Amino acid sequence: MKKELAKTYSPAELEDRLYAQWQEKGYFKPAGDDTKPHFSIVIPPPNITGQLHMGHALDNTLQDILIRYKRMKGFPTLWVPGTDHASIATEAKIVEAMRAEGLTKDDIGRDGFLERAWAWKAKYGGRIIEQLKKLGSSCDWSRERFTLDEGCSEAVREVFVRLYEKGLIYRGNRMVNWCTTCKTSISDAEVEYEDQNGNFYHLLYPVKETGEMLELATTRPETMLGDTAVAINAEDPRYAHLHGCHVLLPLINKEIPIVCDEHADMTKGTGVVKITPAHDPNDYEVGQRHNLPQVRVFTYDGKMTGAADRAEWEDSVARGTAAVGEPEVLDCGKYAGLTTEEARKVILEDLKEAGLLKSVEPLTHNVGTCYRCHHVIEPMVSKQWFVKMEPLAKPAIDAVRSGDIRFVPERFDKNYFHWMENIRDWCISRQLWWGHRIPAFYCEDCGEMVVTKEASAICPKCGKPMEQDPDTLDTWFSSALWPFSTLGWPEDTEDLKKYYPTSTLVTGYDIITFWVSRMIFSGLEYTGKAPFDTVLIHGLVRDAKGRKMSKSLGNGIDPLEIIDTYGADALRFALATGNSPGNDMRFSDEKIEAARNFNNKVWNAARFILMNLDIEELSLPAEEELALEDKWILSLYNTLVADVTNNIDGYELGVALAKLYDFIWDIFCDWYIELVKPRLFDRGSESNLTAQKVISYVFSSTLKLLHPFMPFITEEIWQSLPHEGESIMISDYPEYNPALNFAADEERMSRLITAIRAIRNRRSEMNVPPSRRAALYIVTEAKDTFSDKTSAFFEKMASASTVAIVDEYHDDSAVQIITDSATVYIPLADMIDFEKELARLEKEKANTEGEISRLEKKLGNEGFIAKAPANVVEAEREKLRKYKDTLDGVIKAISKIKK
RNA sequence: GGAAGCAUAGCUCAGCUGGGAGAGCAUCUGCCUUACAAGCAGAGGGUCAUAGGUUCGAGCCCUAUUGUUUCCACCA
Repeated sequence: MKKELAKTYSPAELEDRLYAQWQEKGYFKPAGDDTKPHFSIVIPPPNITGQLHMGHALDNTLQDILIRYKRMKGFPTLWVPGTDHASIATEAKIVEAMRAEGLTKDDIGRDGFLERAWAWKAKYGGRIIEQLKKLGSSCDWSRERFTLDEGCSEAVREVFVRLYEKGLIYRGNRMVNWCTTCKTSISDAEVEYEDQNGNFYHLLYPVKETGEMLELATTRPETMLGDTAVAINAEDPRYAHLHGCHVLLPLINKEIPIVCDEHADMTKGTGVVKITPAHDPNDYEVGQRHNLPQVRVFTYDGKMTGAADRAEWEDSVARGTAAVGEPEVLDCGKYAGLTTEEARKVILEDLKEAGLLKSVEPLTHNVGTCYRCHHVIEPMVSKQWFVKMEPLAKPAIDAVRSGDIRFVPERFDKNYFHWMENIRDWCISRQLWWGHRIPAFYCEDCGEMVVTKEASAICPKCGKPMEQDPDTLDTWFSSALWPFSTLGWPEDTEDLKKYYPTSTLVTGYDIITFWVSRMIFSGLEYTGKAPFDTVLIHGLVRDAKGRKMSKSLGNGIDPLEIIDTYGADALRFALATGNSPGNDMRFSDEKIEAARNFNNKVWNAARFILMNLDIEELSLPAEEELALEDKWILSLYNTLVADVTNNIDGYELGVALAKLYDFIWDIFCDWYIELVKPRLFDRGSESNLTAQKVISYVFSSTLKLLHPFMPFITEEIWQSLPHEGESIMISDYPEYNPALNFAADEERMSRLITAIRAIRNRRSEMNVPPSRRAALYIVTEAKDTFSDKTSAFFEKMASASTVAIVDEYHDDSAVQIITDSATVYIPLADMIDFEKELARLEKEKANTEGEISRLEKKLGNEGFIAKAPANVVEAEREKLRKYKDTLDGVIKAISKIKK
């Protein structure tokens, strides 16, 4: 069992070995007491195209901490892993790869394309899973899922059909966000706005009835051919005479009406707005209000429409297959086939020539861009599928408001409410091939539509085979079902019964709207239950300068490189320590080095203990055998158990880890190990045995507390130490134990530590090297603290040659060190500068008097005595007592020197 | 335009429901003390953004201001 550990910690060798062991033993599968409530988490599924980045590393570290903690606590614990097909992102990558071969989607067709996509998934889908394993993630890999696997697809079809039958999914021509690069519609949530430089073009439209020129401004002159009205405000006195008049649309000389609409803002520009219902969301609304025709002038790949587009439209009108709300298509004539950008230039030239371009004014404005490709979004009227959101949003809002679901930190519920309360219908159809195909079928002959879970359909009217809708669903439509589709829904599986609803969802604030909110309303609608009770939100991992990590900046830090160099535990430590919910964090070399150093510290503590250990079993000595320092460390350890547990339960993982760090480094290593060294070196004695028992108990138990944060190093060490059971990860998590609470001994020990620190401090000030040992004379009333038993501490920790506890000490040339419980004399006459010594003592006296007067004032305040809690008042009194004791000592010291 | 976060040591950040500010790194001093120099011991360094208010008492609660970041909406 016992073995030599290397001098420095080298993670590379052991991490893969331990992970393989854990997996082989099946520790990642749920186990534990079935009568206890389960704890389950579904992973935010990473994209199959993705590589592990710092965001994943943070997200999964936090999840693994919670999972490992709960598992050790004995709850049946399940972490469901999986990946997301990420339709638009993956499809874009495949198209990109095909371009290198000179191929387009149309060249290889739908089936050929999907074949490639699945091959892509097979090649890259496993990569990120392997990377998650490197991090130490204790997911149950036997339950790994994929959003496009058969079960998840079944769930998608089930949901679609149910919602359709309930009237919550509909198909129609609506204004949508169209990405001309990805050639698909996207949802409102997928549009990102960014500032761009542009121009404000002031155009002149002649009024037919009066012949005057109506000035209006637009940022997008190329849409003008699709204008079907000009709007003014009914209240606007400047244009009162134009009510009911018309303008002649320049360049094509088409007559369009002047309408009165609230959308025209009198205070902005000239108060006149051109209305293009087919290409602007606001104009679309105006068009609906005034029953204006819609005229489409752009193709879906971002060009001006031409004769062929027009003919296609006319044909569909003639055949009667044009759906309600389908816009007319204009033949743009000389502009046809130009990109919208090119068309803008030409149209502006033509307007200028006609004297209808009054002025151009530069401005910056917010432009919607595609969140995937970052190209400008074109608002288009298009036939799409939508989810009616209002009825779904209501229960989702209630679930958070009532506390069934809690955001950590709470402030994110404001974002959530705002989004949910102002929600618009969700455009769910995408003109992509990689994804869940919409389960709707159309009859070519009669236009009949059937929505069914079946793979094919026969027209109920004419009995002919129907064509399935070519479009697929928004990726987030399947992600929304993730917490229950992964557990087997719509089947009523054992897993679903046991582990749904899940417990905590861990994710970044950047996808609350995309994902969290949609899981909430989906869970409520289809399972009748909130999909999780807590949403732990974390921030972004930024670079050392606080910038977002991005490919374009090239400032990304690769977590896998960090793992290779420093180990997964160091990475996890760096990410978890000091991290508080909802806040961004910076990642820097300093942080990872500090983490590495801590790993090494833990490692070396283990080495030391192992070198001095004979016992092979863990046990705790009886209380009467325990030395003062044993009781002290046990008591502090016990407090640590409570602190760490409480902080993890409160999702303050960063605080929990900081407490562990402080305890291990500053208390256990710097004090306890040093204090017990003499006993540990004294092999064979009773006291040695007790020390061995205590140090191994405390260390081994502390490793358990640390294990969720740093799984590898803790496992490796724990197995080298005396232990019960085969793995720390399935060992029992420590519990607070009232029997280990030794308050009085804690107090005694802290008095000794105060004295030792004071001595070190003085010696250091006087530049006395540690090699120069000196006799110590201690005058104290605390004889239960300063005694022959504790004298060794001063020899070991304070460079004492001999230690004597005396009633009085009269060598006036000794250094005096005064604490609230003792005065220590060190005869170091040759080292003392009495002038300096006196000055120092006077300063200390002044400081102490200052504190005393502050406390006396406070305690003399009737309001304080009357209103402050009793324990606070008592603590202040105790402080005052200590300062008074110190002051006595200082005054005596001064008078001695002055004598 | 609406909302939220942040502002604490030179840097990066903790500071839980109000009871006289902490850590890591950096700096300075001294140590090869046989677990660890990736270490040990010690030190310096803060009007807790500004101005008010509540309270016996404010880094923490309230109001306003400034700076900064983010989210949402809109800009014809």
